[in-house]
Amino acid sequence: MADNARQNTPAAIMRMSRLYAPTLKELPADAELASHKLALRAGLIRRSASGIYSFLPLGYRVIKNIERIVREEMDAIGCQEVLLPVVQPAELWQQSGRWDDYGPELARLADRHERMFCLGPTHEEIITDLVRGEIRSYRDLPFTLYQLQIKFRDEIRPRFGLLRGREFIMKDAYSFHASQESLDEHYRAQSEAYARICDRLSLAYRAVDADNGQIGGSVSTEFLALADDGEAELIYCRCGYAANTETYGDDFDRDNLPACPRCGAPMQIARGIEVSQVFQLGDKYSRTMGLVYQDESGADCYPLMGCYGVGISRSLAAVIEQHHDDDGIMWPRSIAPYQVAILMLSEGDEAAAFAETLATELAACGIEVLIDDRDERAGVKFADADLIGTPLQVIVGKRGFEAGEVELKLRKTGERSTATLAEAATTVKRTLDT
RNA sequence: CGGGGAGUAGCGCAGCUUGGUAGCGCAUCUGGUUUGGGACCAGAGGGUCGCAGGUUCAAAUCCUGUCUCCCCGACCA
Repeated sequence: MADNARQNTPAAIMRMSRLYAPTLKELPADAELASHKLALRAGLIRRSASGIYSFLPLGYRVIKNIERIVREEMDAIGCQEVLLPVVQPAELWQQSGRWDDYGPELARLADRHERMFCLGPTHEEIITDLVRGEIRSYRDLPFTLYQLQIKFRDEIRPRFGLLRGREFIMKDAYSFHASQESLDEHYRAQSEAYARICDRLSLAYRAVDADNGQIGGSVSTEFLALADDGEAELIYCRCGYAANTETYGDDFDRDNLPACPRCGAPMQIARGIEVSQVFQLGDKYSRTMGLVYQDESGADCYPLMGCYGVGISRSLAAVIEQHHDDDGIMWPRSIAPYQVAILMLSEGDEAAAFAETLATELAACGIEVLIDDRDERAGVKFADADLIGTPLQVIVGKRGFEAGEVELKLRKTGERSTATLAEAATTVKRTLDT
């Protein structure tokens, strides 16, 4: 599908000898969850303060790949990308009432003139302010704007690395409508896009009924990536019904779960990571902030709004939770930092020269190649390749070279195969396409 | 905010009870031997022991304060 677009233009080759990816042999003491440990060990991220992380080259490549998928899906349903400010004036938050409602999670600051601002935890106020200056007529509606942006929420207790940070990357989209039907239609389109995003990230997920919480509004659906260590708990049925147990409402007996409200079958419980959520906001923000348009009769009306968020950095962590083993990460090809790792097991001989040639040939086809040209023992290269988790490893050693072949290893299954030197490049390409 | 744990070399840790010249493994640097699953030998460099104050002839160690990080809880996406 669209991920093959990654192969259309020539890619640069990255050499492990020059890659800034400080891998850790020992387990970081501060980390508990697999995604946190591995993101640290594989050199994806480093902590700067509690809940605040830097992304290193490998981690940021994954982030950009997730963002690319999200952009493609947003653009495909007619959304337009913008970039809104991180630092937001207090007055807008006072207008919506959230300056007081949001509490200490809203990080506030004063500028040199002692004018108050906050670090955006979300952007309803900013977008509503932006739009109210521009739209006049029902003819201007509907439309949807989105951005990829860093959010800051001063969490009570940041934890689990990227899963609950204070600073995190999020895609947030805001839609504006003249009718409930129009909002419903776009809400559905967003939900479908979110399902496709989960699929393209190779996330096993469930869409569940959810609370609107701090954001406000009435209708909301969360997309939970299934994970035993997830913070959210869901109750679900094989018929497709699912709800966050927080919103399911009535207390229920965990040893004797209630019947599905939709089909009557027995339900089950699972845990998950909330990677994205869609909301119908109604006129909460347009009304409090005075966003109006004129309808066909010339009457002032409040647009109905929806907002739609994808936790980008959280999705990265969720993918690791679902795709790893004891040796490291097993990236799905759609977001892997590199698609192929060429393990050069010898130096300065024909085998090494062949590895270089193969890397060049693959890169020319647009395949992102990481070549391990370091002066390290084979074991170190195998271990790092497994840790970093490129989907395909090509092992080029003297042993195989003299027999006229290279070895291919799929990270996900551990499956190994060989290819002749002449067919190495085409075999790699074919393997990546399947 | 309540409860628990921890800050000693880049990373992971010991030392603290019973004060007396700062230690181990990994990593790094040099030389040599190795070379398909995190090599080996020899040598070297690297630390205001989180910070501040106190006790003492003497503090990583004892006392007080403070900052930071992690875990559990409440809360939240």
